[in-house]
Amino acid sequence: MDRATAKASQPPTMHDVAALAGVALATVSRVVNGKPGVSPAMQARVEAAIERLDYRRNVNASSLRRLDRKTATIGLVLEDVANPFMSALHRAVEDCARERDILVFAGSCDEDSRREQELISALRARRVDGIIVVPTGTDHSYLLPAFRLGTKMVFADRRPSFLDADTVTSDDLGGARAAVAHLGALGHRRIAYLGASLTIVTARDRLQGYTEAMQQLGAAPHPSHVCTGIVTMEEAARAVAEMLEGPDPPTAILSGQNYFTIGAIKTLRSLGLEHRVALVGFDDFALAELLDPPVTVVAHDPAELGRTAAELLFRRLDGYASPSQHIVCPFSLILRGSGEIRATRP
Amino acid sequence: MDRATAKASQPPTMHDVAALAGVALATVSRVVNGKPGVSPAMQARVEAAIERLDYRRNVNASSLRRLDRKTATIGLVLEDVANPFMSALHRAVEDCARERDILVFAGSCDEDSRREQELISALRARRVDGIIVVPTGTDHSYLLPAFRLGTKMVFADRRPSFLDADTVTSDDLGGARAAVAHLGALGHRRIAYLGASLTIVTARDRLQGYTEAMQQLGAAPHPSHVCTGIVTMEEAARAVAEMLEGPDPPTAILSGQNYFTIGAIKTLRSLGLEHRVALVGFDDFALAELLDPPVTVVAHDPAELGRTAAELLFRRLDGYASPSQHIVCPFSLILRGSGEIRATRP
DNA sequence: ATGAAAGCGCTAACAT
DNA sequence: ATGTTAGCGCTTTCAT
Repeated sequence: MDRATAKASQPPTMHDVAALAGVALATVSRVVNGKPGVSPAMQARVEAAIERLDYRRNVNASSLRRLDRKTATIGLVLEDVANPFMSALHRAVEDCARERDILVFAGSCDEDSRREQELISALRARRVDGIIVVPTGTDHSYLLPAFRLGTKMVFADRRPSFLDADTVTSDDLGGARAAVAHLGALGHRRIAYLGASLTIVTARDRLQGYTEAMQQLGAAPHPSHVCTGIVTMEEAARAVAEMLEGPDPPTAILSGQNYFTIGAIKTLRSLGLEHRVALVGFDDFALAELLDPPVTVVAHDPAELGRTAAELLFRRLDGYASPSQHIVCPFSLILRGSGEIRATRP
Repeated sequence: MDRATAKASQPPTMHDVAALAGVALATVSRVVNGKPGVSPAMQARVEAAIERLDYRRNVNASSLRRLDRKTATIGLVLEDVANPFMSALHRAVEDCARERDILVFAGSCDEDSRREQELISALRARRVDGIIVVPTGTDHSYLLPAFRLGTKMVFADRRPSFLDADTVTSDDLGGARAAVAHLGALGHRRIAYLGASLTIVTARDRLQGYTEAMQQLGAAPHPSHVCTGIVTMEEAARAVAEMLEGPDPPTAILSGQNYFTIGAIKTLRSLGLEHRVALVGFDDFALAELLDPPVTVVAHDPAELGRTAAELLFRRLDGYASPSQHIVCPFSLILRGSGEIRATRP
């Protein structure tokens, strides 16, 4: 009784195929890998055996022995696979990977840098060919050894800190500047900013763009109008409520993240101010154009980020060696209504 | 010059660690795997070497030799990783997997059954411990050999065809029945149904629930009110326009999928009918409560589907052997407004 | 408690 | 054109 029929709960090996076809192991390997030098008759016999056994080559064992050591596998480290922005990026990466028969490990960090380290460590242990990371935290120098040991990495959406590596990011600075300038042109000077923790580099960039553009408008931001360190939608909603019910309410709001924008909308509605206070949000979101008023946003294209990062990574895997590249994707200001509300007389 | 320093672009092996620590390979293996029978002094020496080399065990090589053959890896085959329903399911699976230090391969099929086969084949080639599948297509008997060869699979959200396997699904039949009964209680009899291709089992179930409940209402559906085979949001929007502009317009609409619901809303708005024609949608979606009118939905909890499927899969991986289980998760009808519009006099 | 050696499924180099 | 063999990084068994 041979392995193939005896242990029905173990996948067949190349050895089983060779035995069934009555050929040597190497011949099976040649057929499986499409290598030349196999007679049509042999090939047919081997293929029949493969078919009969439902044989599938063990890619892990194969990569162990192959010279290029490739596992045909990459890792994708996101903030959260269920965040629409992140999952759109994920899908773009998957589509690029599929063209090359590469499978994608995906994982979420929730802005927790320890989780990021664990995930990357687990990916390295599985010898992924490369990793695309949306980085969290304030120090990525811990990845230096990994780099030197040949792990290819590309950072997407955000730049890593204390590490020189390929990045594909959005123009956050420019986006914030453009949004503030747009509001300024409509007469707004009391413009509030809602931002995430300043440990996140995009949040810093957006705040800086906001600050610079406010200066340009000759409008020093009121201290109570700059709120950072927000994490949840609810916190954003509360922050907006405090500003609007305070002594010096803003006439416009720039929201630094899609969930914050929703929080702001909820508060504006509950105060009946959605048609009186202007709102521009960072990152586009589904149904933004179906709300009342439709929401004006600074949109970054997550699919473009993902595709560009994947292409860069694959070029690196193909041996492309050059100093780190830093690609910045453009933003677009989508005017839908909420951001075109004019300033009320103070 | 030893490997560890010579080839800076190759990850260190257990052999390198053993050499640096001056111990045998087996001792390093014992330390790495936390096996007993290693003196504290040895252990410290090995750990120091591991630290210095930034060594990470090659899980692929390890699983090759280990008796249980586990790769600590599972596959997740979705309709689309970027679909919010699917990505919520994905996240729940990831959270369960993380507790067990298992990594998740995720992939999208776009309702293409050939793509499903390719993906599952690629996952099997990487010897994943198990696969969670949101199945597509009308015949899954092709998976029988995989089953017999020991690949553990659990089907989520939909049942597979011609295959006896574990499933975790939603109560689509009951959900459709409840939605129609709800609309019927508000006086509606001319209720339209928008559904996906009947090759998708959930679409069949929903249609059947709709049909049964209509019968119960004593209201034979008008042929032009039953539209199936819809794929995109735009098609749904067009279908609704045709119904409403036709000779016998419906007074209420049951939409069989989240994107179709959005399409329906767009048409209703463009015709100014969003407060006159009732709408109930299958699957909840973000911002449904912020639209005007807020959208009533039959909600299934994707996270519950994902968690339940993952738990079932892991139990199978732990050796749990019993006939296939079929878990059905309950729905909830969330009344928000759009579904509570009363029937207009015909 | 530690080491030596066999072998997991496969590819690549070397035979024939 | 086909077969034989060594060895990828690791775990396990057996020996010490």
